Amino acid sequence: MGNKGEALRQRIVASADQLFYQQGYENTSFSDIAEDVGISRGNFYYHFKSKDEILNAVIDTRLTDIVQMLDEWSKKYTDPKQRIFEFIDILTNHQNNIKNHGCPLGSLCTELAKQNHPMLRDANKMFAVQRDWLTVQLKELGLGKGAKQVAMHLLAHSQGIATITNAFEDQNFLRQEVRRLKQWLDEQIQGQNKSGN
Amino acid sequence: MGNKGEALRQRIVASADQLFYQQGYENTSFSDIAEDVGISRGNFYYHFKSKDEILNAVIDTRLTDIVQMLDEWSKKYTDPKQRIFEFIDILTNHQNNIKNHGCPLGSLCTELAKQNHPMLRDANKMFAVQRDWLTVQLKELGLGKGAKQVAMHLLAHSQGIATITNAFEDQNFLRQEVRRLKQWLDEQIQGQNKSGN
DNA sequence: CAATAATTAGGACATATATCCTATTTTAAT
DNA sequence: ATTAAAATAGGATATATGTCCTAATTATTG
Repeated sequence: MGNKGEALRQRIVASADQLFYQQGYENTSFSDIAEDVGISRGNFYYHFKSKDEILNAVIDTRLTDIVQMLDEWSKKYTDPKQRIFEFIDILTNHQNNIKNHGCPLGSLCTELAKQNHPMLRDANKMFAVQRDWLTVQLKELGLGKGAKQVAMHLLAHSQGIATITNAFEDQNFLRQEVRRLKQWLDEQIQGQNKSGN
Repeated sequence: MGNKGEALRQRIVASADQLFYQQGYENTSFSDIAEDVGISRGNFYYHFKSKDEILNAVIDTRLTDIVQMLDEWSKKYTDPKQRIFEFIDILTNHQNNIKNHGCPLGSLCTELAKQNHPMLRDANKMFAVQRDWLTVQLKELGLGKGAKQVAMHLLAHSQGIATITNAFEDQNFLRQEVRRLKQWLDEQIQGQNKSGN
């Protein structure tokens, strides 16, 4: 099995990943990716026989990357709250990209949903693993039954921040809302035994 | 000036509006719209000389519709809180469409941003008028300086709800979060004089 | 009714793009 | 080193699409 081919394959996926994020999936052509990688279309086609195939590979990589990132945080930080704050800080750390291209996960799902693309159900797994990880953290913080709902709210709020930041091209709003989100989370943790949830 | 032409023009815009929402802007062709209206491409081109022109017309209509909707609520309800609840209920009232196609405003802005389309700045006015209207309502409720921030949060949260509902194709989540959003707004109004904002 | 303007239809054209195919070059295996 | 497999390049093809053009039809106006 070609070792060289595998390396190129990964370069192609990385390129496609970037371009899909910056320009959108449909709006990115085989030629775009091939040119970005510096290979011919024919060679590209040797590695990926269809556009769905490269999309599938991109989603897989993103999913793997997300899981790895979450795992690292689980190891690196003992405090679940700190872990969640790390999650929220993704927004701040990528504010410039978000301003220009929105959220990579959200904007991809939005596009796939619009085209009724069957791979939406693979793409939204990227959200699902985050939701599940957040739920675990929140349960450790004492939120019982409500943990999953709060996790979903965290996802939704993050998405909203990304969409509006992107629409208004306004990073200030992002920072403002991140502050609000952290504050909200604090309250959520503080009041966790108010209603015995 | 042709009266007949104006009527057809409006039918075209209405069709484009729908199709842009359901399939996305780039993914909708002249032929798609012409076919949907029941006219020839040539005739279509007589009314709209470019794709940007029809996009512009769609954004204009949406903007007009939004302003009209907000004006009506301002007249129909005297209680600003009820007005805002009406705004939030858009989500519930369109839950099936949102599940399938997301938010018409948000998904359009996301697409335009991704293509670096200059008309993004026109499209986000659809959000801006909502933000301003919400700000007015919130000020009437006693939120002073914080009104605009709360208005923006309302927009962002709504967007997040739409994006996640769409990504997971899950209307239950929408209803859940709408409840949460209304509750949050209540608290916001209740505690409006806590910090004297 | 005549003539001018508005409207409509449908074809022409250039371009872009996903996909396929074949020839050539590079790498790996015996 | 020779041979088989892997990798790469670049052209061919079919299709879609935005845009343009011209001829025909309909509506309007004097």
